[in-house]
Amino acid sequence: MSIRSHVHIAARERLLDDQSAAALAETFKVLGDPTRVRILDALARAETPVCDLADVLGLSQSAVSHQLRLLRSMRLVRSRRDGRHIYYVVDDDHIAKLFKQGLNHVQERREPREPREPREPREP
Amino acid sequence: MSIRSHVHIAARERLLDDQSAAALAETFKVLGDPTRVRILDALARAETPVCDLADVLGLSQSAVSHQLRLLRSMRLVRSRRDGRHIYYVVDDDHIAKLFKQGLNHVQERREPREPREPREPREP
DNA sequence: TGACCATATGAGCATACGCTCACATGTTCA
DNA sequence: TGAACATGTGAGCGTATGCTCATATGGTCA
Repeated sequence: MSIRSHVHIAARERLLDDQSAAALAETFKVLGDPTRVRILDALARAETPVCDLADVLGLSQSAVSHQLRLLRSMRLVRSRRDGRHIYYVVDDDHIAKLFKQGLNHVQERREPREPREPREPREP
Repeated sequence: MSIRSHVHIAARERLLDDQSAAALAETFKVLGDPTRVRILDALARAETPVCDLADVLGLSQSAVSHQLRLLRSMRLVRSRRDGRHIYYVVDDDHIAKLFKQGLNHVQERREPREPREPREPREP
């Protein structure tokens, strides 16, 4: 077997397999919605019942509940019943780290490294 | 001003503001698609022209180009022309970190901490 | 210049998604 | 037990999204 000096080829052989790419995308997708971001942020700070969550975030109870179901199915939050309330809390420290890393990214984004073109306005 | 011992209230006052939540979600949203994950993965390993990218990933040139436009507008990749080819490469080390952190998460996911219920099958 | 290659882009379509509405389920307490 | 509160859930709607197709743009080379 001869030595191959084609770095590009060697690098490409280690490309992410489809399954990993899908899993990774799925994980990020859950975090890719403002409502879920806010819910997770709140639940990372304090265990909170659904009604309070809806109240604090200014969302309908139904909307919150639907999102919590998603987050629960992904094992990102966990719930506990106390009387008629059900308390939710973040159940994944990796997510917290991703959160912080993401915030880091967003904040450093404010000061672009090289001034190329002004920020694009909201509506295209 | 009296000292307030309500930890929950104190914590809630530091909730993510809407703008930060939106920016954070937007960042994660870009990573929340298998095609973009694969593109970014490839471009994190080697500078690659569009045609090769499409070839390696088994995607149409158009699909790749559309996604690259998105990634470019978010400043996640940068391009450089060489002859008739345009080479793309990842232009954000934060993204690379998020990627690794995310992969970490996905991989540790394989072995659940507490056996609660078996993995849900793909189709519901 | 003109054929050809590489990339960008707009239109259109099928699907995914997040919300609301209406209602079901579950718990407390008089 | 029944009223009231707290949460879960299915249906449906409007919008966002990712792809394809057709075509425009830009570069190379004979």
